[in-house]
Amino acid sequence: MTAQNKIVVIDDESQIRKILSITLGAEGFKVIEASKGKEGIVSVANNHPQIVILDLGLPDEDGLTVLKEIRTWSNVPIIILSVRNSEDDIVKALDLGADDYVTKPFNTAELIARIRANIRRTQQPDNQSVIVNGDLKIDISKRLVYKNNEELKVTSTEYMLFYLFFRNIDKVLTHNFLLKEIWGPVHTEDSQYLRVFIGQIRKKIEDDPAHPQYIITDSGVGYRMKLLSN
Amino acid sequence: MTAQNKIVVIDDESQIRKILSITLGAEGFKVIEASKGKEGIVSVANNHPQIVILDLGLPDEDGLTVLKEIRTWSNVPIIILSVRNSEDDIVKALDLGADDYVTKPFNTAELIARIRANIRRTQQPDNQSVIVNGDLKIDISKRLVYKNNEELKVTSTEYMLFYLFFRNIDKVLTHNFLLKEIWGPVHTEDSQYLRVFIGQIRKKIEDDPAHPQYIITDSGVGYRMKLLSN
DNA sequence: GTAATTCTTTACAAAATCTTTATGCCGCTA
DNA sequence: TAGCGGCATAAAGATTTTGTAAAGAATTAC
Repeated sequence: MTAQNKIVVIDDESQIRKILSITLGAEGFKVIEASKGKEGIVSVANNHPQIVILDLGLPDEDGLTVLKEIRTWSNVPIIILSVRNSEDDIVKALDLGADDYVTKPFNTAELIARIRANIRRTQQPDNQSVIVNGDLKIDISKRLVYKNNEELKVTSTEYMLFYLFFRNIDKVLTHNFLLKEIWGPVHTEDSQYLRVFIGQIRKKIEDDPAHPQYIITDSGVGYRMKLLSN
Repeated sequence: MTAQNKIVVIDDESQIRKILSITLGAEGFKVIEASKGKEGIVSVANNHPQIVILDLGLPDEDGLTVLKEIRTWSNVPIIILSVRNSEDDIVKALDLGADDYVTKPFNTAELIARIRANIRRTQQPDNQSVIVNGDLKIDISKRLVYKNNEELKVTSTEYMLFYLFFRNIDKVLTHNFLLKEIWGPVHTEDSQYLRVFIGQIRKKIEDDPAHPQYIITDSGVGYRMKLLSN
């Protein structure tokens, strides 16, 4: 029997665990609850869930520590729960390998959407050379980006950005991550370049660059490419 | 009914046949097993598989003999399975017409990747000797390039460039790749030659060399030949 | 051996790309 | 509502990359 639709929820607030159990249960997931960090780690190891929901504000142990430990032996998608105005912790968690985050108080529908998006993303083979998203397409073997099947003229920096976004659809990429990937480990202070280049690629792919559909800003955190149905 | 996604596996070890059956089966292939060389040959003849996986260490018959016999009447892609440290056999097999090889113990993911790569490769007609693109045409067997059906006078270096571009239409060829292909693995620092020769061939094929339609520059990356409708 | 062809190298101009600066916007908070 | 921080965008300046002509070197053909 395979581990199907299991979700491990690590949160000290029984209120939240209860809500998640009910809501996600109704969506067909089997929710396994853990109230403490250690307990959660063991549960993830034993149950091999499809996804983990981890509250950063655990009492007995820092949520980041839990995250780090799980990441030493598992690539299971992890969604962070965090209070608003703690962008710092969110960024740290994402840089440590968390896949996504939701701020409390959270909207249930959005959490479910995020869960599904992350399951979808991790189930996709990461070696395909053509990736389609809405009007957009990247052909990695040809190093070309298309909108409406028309080739876009992209510089190498812009291409690098597209590449990272297409390979991580629906995932937040932090400023740090993007800066490091593109400009190397040095330029990590200022994200000025990044803004300019994000503007640049939006101009090329968005119908209305001021209200982007593809490249979404997560203020204080980073950017993400949204999956649009084709 | 067409022979779709069929793979013939010729291997005396039932263990390996089993693993391949399960793994490749999960990837959507229909695996036909053969434990002996003769049996395998017959099976390839009867089933017209998309690809053959052949163990070189067969008991009743030398794997190389099986390979040779299949090659007398079929061009089906053949991937060799071979124990490590038998480079001699691998080279012989490749010279006899094998398409690729994987050493035992093998990584399943890699084998699958090789299978796909070989199927992809053989499905595209890359062996055609005449390739047309817009006003241009190359005849590889005659080593000639035409524009508007008129022969162009091309030097051997220029021809090499044309050859690479025609064989990779719409694909960006990096400076490095082109330099290595044409000048060997040594000259990798400077791409000065390349620029001169690109200018050279543009002068011969472009109506307006300053605004090229065929050979496009990807600044910082390389050049590519664009596909133009004929 | 000489001429013609092709390849390599140099030098400079032109174009493309990247970086920086400046300015304005938006949402939030005091 | 004024001020602040993070973000978007245009545009100027700096830098890198590319295009092209032309001269010298090497190779090939006769």
